[in-house]
Amino acid sequence: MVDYEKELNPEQLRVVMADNGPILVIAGAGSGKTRTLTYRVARLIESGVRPEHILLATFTNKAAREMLGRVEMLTGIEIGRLWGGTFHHIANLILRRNCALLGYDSNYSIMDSEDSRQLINTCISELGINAGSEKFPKGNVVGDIVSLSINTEDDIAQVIAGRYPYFYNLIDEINVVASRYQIRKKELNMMDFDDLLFNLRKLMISNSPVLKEYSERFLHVLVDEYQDTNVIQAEILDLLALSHRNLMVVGDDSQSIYSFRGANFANIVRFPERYPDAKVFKLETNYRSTPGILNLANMSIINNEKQFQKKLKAVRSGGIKPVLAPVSHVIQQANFVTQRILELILEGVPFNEIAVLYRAHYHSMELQMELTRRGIPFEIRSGIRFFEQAHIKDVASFMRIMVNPFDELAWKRVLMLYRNVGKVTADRVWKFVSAHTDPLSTVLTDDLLKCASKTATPGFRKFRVMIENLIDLPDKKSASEIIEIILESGYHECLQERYTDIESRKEDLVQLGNFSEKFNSIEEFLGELALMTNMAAEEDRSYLADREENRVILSTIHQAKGLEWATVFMIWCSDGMIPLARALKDPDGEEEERRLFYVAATRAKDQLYLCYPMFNYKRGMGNTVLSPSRFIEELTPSSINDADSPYDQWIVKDVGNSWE
DNA sequence: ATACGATTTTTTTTT
DNA sequence: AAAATCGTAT
Repeated sequence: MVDYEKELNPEQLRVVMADNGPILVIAGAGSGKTRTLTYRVARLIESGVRPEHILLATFTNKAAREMLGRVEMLTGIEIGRLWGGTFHHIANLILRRNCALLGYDSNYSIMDSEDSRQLINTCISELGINAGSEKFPKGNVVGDIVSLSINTEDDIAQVIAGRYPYFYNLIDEINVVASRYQIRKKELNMMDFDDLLFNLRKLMISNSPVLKEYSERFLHVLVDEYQDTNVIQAEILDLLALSHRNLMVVGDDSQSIYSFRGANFANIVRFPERYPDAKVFKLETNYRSTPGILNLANMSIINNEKQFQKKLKAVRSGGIKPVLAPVSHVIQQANFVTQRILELILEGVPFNEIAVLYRAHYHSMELQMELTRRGIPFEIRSGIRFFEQAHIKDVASFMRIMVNPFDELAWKRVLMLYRNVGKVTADRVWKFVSAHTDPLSTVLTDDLLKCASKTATPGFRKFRVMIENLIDLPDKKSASEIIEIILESGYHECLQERYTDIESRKEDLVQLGNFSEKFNSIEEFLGELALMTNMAAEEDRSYLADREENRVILSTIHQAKGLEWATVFMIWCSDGMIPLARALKDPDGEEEERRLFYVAATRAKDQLYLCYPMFNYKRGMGNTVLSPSRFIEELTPSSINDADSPYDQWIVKDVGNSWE
């Protein structure tokens, strides 16, 4: 049995031991939020609740895995049947079984953002909108508008008025594109990320047996990162917890950083209104950071008007003040961070206790070069996601047409891999094969060659070889074996033509195969592929290689949420970078950016370095002068008394150019 | 008309 | 680094 009183503080213990009913936990950064959630699940299971009657909704798959792993360790009870994962994951599980009620086939595919961007672009060109001289937004922009409209429940005109005023005169056309996109998705039997949530809610509202089944099933619904839920997610939770009303939500309004995705921290604020009998708990004791770091974070977040009043109390004492390090330019910034990392290593700090955080992917470019040059091992938790890389999607598309021969997007993708086959030819082939009941076998007929021009014929022959090798595979073949066959049947050649780093891409494909072994079938594997993030793959990779990863972490602030390191560097702390100039266009943008700054600062346990370049070279503009972030300026005390400052300012000497 | 390839531009954050 | 654009070759 777990000794809860010994392992938890009084604040946490109250939450873990609280009776049934709706519960709101306002949990400050570093207050042991995950620990509390984990122990509550453990307590529920120990008190006899069966795991399959518990639902744990988390923000990432990784968070779910970690929490469930810890619950198993604590209780020693197998909890395989416990429902845990992201909203999209849970929606997928329920929709696979019940989507026929909404007119979908149960083998629907999930589109990732690239898929939806391409489909929207197709809709735009099909509608012949580009003919006009007006510049029309690209597929990804229309996609963002549509997505925001669905997730905030504002109509498209409202979203455009608020966030994209320069498209105001195009509202009608955008609406036409949006509705065509919805129709095309349904025709293709595909759901994008938003459909998963939207359809799950629709299913439960419109179908009482389904609602009854799931809401009666879940005796307890627990939610992490509730401040980042949107309206639809909040309603889904209400529905899932409808019968038993044991809904426990945990979050921190100061860490709400996903409004661009429709997250609305009004959910957490209004929770007591929706559940008047809700018990409210606060976790305000911070175990993570030194008082100096907490002081800086608190002084920053206090500038936000829209927030819950809460005061984080430090448990720790001592430590050094956060450091502000102005540097002359980007190269010097990379030099400084690298130099400081080397010194920390000499002091005994392990690589994986050091992180460098930034606002946007491309902010880490120079640093990556410098770290590589000095031989410091690092891991990038951002940038292109593993499952979104071209070679992964290519191979997955071959598998998709085998599983679902009517997957239009997958057909077009694989066809265009061949030489002299472009959009038009691929479309012609798709029209030809999809007119038959068995599209795959039509590839083997000579009629197919009628779709090809002279130049494209060799490519068609190669494609036919590929399909010949894939078409009669026994069902028993594993994904790894199929990937092997795809490589041997011509894809290897294709890699050679296109890329210079073939070996590492082939390695990725082997890992993709390994990863797939965790699933019961290839269908299930492909169905979840779009919901995977690179972190799932990274984790899996290290697990399979069975080696302790010990590397410096480079991450966006968003991806750093919930994590902690002994030393954190925040780079590019200049105004325009954080807050990002673009983000300020939104009326609530500045406060959200300040919350990002707060999240980044509170990741640090012992040392925090804020770094910004004073000059930046921009093409066409020469050297521009950068100011420190307004979030740093506003921390600077009016008196020149150093003791009042929440940070120490360092003067970084120029150590010369790194290429000398 | 179609596909390719050189050139230019452009990057927020994520399921 | 990747995508979009534009001009050229087939």
